[in-house]
Amino acid sequence: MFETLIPVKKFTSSARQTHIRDRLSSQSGVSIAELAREFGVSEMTVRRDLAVLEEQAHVQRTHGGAKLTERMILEFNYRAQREKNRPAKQAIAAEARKLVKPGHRLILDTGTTTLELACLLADGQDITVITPSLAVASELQHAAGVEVVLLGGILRRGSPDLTGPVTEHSLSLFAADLAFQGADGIGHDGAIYNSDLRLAQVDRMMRRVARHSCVLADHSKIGVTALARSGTLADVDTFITDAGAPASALRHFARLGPKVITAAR
Amino acid sequence: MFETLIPVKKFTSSARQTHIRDRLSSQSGVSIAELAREFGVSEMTVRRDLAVLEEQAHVQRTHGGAKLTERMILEFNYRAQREKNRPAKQAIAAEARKLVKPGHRLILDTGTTTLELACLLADGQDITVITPSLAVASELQHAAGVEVVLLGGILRRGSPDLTGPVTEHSLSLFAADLAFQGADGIGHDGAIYNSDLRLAQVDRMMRRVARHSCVLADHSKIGVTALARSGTLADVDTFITDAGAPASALRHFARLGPKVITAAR
DNA sequence: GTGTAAATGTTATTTTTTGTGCGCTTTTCT
DNA sequence: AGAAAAGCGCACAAAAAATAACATTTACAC
Repeated sequence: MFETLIPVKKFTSSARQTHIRDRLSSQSGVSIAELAREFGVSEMTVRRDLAVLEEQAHVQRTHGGAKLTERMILEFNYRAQREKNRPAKQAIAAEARKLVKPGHRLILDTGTTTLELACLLADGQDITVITPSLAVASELQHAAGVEVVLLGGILRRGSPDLTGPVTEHSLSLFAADLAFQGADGIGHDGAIYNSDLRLAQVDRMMRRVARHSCVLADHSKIGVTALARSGTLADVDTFITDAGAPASALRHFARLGPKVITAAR
Repeated sequence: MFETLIPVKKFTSSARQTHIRDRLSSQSGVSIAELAREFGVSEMTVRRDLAVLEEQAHVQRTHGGAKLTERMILEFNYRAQREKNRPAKQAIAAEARKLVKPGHRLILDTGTTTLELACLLADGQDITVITPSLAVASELQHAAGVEVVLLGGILRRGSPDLTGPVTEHSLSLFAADLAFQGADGIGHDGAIYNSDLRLAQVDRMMRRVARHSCVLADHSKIGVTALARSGTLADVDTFITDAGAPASALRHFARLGPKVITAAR
């Protein structure tokens, strides 16, 4: 009660940090000015403390204070990845959206580009989305016109998606109109790369059960290789990328077979 | 009560935003004028706050105010549900935790009591958890010693869990040591009730594939019936409830076959 | 003590937030 | 339907806070 009046007590930085956490467990938010007064230190010091706590994901900083990191009941997010090249991904997703008609059964792969597509599908009519991605599922769980079928499987630690034999087996129970896949890299030769072997396996299966398959990849993925090759662009029907992709590569890809769509910036 | 007269307290923008949401969880709508007065800020500022909350899909703006989105209503309901009788549920979960040994393969049903158990399993060693619940999966997705297998299936709108033929089919691929189930009601005759038919069906399958089955239900569920009967306590091996349960009912349940455990308060 | 490194404070600069005026749209009242 | 009122949101200026760079103090080993 009187800390603000008698700031004699000396706190080490870690003592302050634990105190801030205690404070937040009983209070919904704290202000920097308040904490600085209470500890008898400068606001800069409090900011540094909060930066440490934020680093440890204990608190979330706000302007002028901090609050506990709020955990939603269902949180499967990738924040950092999702921001990278986001406008390009959104443009690609918008092109992909045009391919979807009411009544379609879709397969949506894991990935940030397909997640953008999921957002655009939220207002869809009578669409069924089959996916191994928990992020896609949670994005669409409240969409009125979309039925979400989640494939079973092993949850990869830290990645909100399912892989493994169960996923492949579940997938084999379905037949879809259209499969949308992301990729971690597209080789100059048109090879489709994935950074996870099990994901590559699931991707191959997706193309098998879908009548029409579509790969989405922004230009930064072109010329990049990764661990596992799930196939080549010759195996897919449509390839969508953004305006940053080199024209020569696109001409080459088109010769392999797929229809190549370039999303306007 | 006197916030409008003495707006001394300073709110950071995010504190205002959380406050607005909390307000909306108990009230169906708020007006901008009201909020501006309460916080001692201009209406423009409140509008900006609402714009942020709308961006996050937390509220839906109306003329002169805002209301919660359906999504957030569900989120708050879920939280409220989880808080109900929480100490009892945690005590029950703690008893259930004792049955789990390293190396076990578990099935965890949907429900708030089993969700509490999931929290306690986070520090487990070499445990496999098979579940149709996205909440359980979300809770355990970063647990180092736990492998999470999510069953496939149809995502029920508004409920973070999977049901349907695919779920049952996926389940049939497994064999588990121990299944933990919740219940929406336990009849005086020992019948196990569920409020959803498809869930009841999944529950029956769970008992079939697990060597040992365990039902968790706090005392408020005893004597309650619901839509679908998934079986009776005679079909399960262990029943765990809390100290609030009437001794006479427990004696009766024990006669049906299961080992009855009462968690200390 | 002295030297060194870590922690804290200070200041200038940049970024974010907030309030106000004003034209425009939506709602409400008659 | 038409007019008045209420609400909306843009643009700009002012205020508050965050950040980065630098100065100072403190802690601690030797």
